[in-house]
Amino acid sequence: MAASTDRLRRLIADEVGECCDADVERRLDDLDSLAERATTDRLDADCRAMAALGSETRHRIARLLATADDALCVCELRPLVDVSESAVSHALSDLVDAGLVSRESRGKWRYYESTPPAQRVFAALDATGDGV
Amino acid sequence: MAASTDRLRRLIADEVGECCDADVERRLDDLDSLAERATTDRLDADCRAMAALGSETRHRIARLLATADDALCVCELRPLVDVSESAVSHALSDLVDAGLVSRESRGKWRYYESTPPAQRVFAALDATGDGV
DNA sequence: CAGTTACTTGAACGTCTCTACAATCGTTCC
DNA sequence: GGAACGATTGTAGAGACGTTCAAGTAACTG
Repeated sequence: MAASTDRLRRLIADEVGECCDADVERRLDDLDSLAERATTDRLDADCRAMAALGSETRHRIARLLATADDALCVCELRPLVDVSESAVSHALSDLVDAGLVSRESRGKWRYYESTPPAQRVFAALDATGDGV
Repeated sequence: MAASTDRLRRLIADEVGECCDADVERRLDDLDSLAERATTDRLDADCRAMAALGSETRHRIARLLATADDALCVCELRPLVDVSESAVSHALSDLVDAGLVSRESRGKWRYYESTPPAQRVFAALDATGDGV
């Protein structure tokens, strides 16, 4: 605690020119407030979603589904990504778990479709301006 | 090729009730077109950005910076995430590489700030409706 | 110029991930 | 019921990842 506030004190002194105890207190309060505002009850879920889109195979599949007008099944997806059918299935399961893709069984086939959250994320990535 | 088109043929037959060569051709064209539309020259960059937000430490830091009104330095960030200063620095470097955070040196300190792409992604995650 | 400070970088190490293979499940058709 | 079929699941091995420790760099200070 002492060490960290020392450093903060020096930082404030460097920024403002001087620093009293009240300045340190105020900054600590600011940081507390920031930490609170930045806290989400979906942190874990968001992390899993982002991690799911962090592997190229899953990312490609998720984008294919987000781009497709209708649901696709594994046998249509597999030729579009260069991995085994098993890998596609694993990837799809991960995407479903992450809430980025929904699954629907129809007879022998299982159709996969993009979810609104996934659409929003891709829209954010595609937003023009600065690129990512 | 033969095997995969066989399967596609059966899929179409199952969907439509029957299936001729032309149907298979058409579906293959559809899939080609989809693959083309889903292709982005930023796939790698997008993947790296998503992967960067897939680790809890980096995700927390990125969100803190996205939430903060102004730039923060390592010594302010470190107490807010429960890892070593070195880990914070590694995380920040990764986020900078991913284009989600920008770095600015000012004297002894280095200030980090959220970039517009990061803001957009977090906005997408926060969009009300279905959650992620 | 030596010392302090703020941060970064490299290496190491345990853990987690991604893929393919094989086995399995659930559905349909005969 | 058994065979065919589409897809999933378990597993294992190679590789990537995230953290810490230790050493290093760059900027200021006396």
